[in-house]
Amino acid sequence: MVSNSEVAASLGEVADLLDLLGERFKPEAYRRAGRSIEALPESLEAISSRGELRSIPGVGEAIAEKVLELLRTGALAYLERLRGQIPAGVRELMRLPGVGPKTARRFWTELGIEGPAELARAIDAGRLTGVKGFAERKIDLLRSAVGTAGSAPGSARVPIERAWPLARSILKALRAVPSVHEISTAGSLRRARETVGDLDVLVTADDPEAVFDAFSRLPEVAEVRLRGPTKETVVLAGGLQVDLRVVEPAAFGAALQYFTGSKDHNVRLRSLARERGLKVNEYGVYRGEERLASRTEPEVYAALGLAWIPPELREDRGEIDAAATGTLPQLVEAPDLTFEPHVHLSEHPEPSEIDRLVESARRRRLRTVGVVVGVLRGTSRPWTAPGEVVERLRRPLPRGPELVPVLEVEEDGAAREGVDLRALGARYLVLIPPHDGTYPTRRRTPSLPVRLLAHIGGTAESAPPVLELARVLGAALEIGPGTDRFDSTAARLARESKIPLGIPTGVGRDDEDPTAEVALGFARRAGATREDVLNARDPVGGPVRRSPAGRARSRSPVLRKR
DNA sequence: GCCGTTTTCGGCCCGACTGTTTTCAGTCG
Repeated sequence: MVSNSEVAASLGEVADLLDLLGERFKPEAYRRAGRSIEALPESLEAISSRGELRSIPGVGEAIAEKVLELLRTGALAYLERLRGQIPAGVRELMRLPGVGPKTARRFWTELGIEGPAELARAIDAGRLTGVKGFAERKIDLLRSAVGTAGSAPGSARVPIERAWPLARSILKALRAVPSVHEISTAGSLRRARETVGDLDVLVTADDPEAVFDAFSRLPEVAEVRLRGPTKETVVLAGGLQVDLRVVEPAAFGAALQYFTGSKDHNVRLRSLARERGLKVNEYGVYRGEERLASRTEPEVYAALGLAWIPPELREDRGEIDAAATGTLPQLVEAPDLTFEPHVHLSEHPEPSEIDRLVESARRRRLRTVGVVVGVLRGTSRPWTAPGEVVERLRRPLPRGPELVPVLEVEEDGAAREGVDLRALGARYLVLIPPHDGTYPTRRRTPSLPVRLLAHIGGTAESAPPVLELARVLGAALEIGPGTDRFDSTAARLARESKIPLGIPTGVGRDDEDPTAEVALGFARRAGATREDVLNARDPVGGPVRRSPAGRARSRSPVLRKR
């Protein structure tokens, strides 16, 4: 089976090769189709089997045929033909910073250079000296670009949960610069994409030079790439690129809109503007010379006749039409999350740990917290909270939150002997399902409702069976940063199947931990409203929905022991 | 190659920055 990513990669390669051949608009068309396919919430196979490939934005007749060919045969004759015309190394030349299709093509056709290694040799041999367009400075830049090829900074995207703490630390440091007024991240981090290619930071400031100086001196900064009057680009020690822009206060909203993207969203927005005789750029919305809006993002969208669009939805997936017709979803927000379904204690908790948890929950204005009092895993020894901790949990608190004992069960852990589950007083289960979703048919479950599936390390392939399991059990699906972009994709699939989402609230976690923000971002990216979220519901007080499977197995021998 | 409230042709975002240039091309985001 050919994955969406593989198809997207093939289309991207076609785009690069067409670029090298000097094609004008085709490369962008292939790239756009590739980006759309990369962002799809379901497999191309499924879409193709319904005959709906053409419904994917940027996929027309020609590309649909090529996608079909890739799905059927795993190969693409058109791509093979292009590969035959252009040596593979020439495409690698294009990857070097400062080298685009034009320069790569010149190396190849004028100098016979067919790859980065050959370019390095050509530079050493002085073959570039005297060639038009290559002065000493440019040759120096190429030399260092070739030297770092393969580990080129900014080339690999990093998971958002790794980028978050870096962004937070940079924002904190820049806020401390006296001349800085407003500050925000932009780009894919603000859109809560699963991975980010670089960090974008926007500030308004009286003294841009002072901001750039402070930025350059941050301990995380390994290298200053470029610095102009309004923009500085650095590379962090880990290789992540950060762009800092200083904008005038009057244009902060326009700049924030512009640099948040996505590219496809902005392109769509600008063509809409043109239809209305307007122009949009990072300085504002214009009619002729007159600036109509620029101060805030809502003003910018309003000037185009649109409701403000949450950043997480800005991917050109229909959000602009929805904003025009007032049908954007009211996305779930942090204050909606009043129920934490699933928080762990340390391995040997003292009763005082409960006090800290309560304090943390109060700060977050949580009404209910599910506290794990027992962990039953198939592979390791069961863990249960000490009796005094369980006692402490049961003591009602004068002013919230309500603490609810919860059992976490992994795979066949529920069948383990020797644990007095009744003594723990758990009210519901958090289930860590096997990736094939076979749990309810093969395993026995205690007579407790499963409220949450905490899916760990899942993949796109494991999403459908786990979602089906959630549906059968009437459970919510926990989302958050994870491997293989499963969680953001699964969030969208879950929402489409009316399966509620469980969002970690961050209670009991380190303040630096990005899990809560990332998970909320994923849920919003999936278009989730508060109705779609377990955390915003009446948690356990009301009647708990019980699945047919759960009822059938309610008389579990595990619970009847003792 | 895609797309459509200028729809089957003729457009295709737009500005900053850099290097190599006397006015612009290429790259980047």
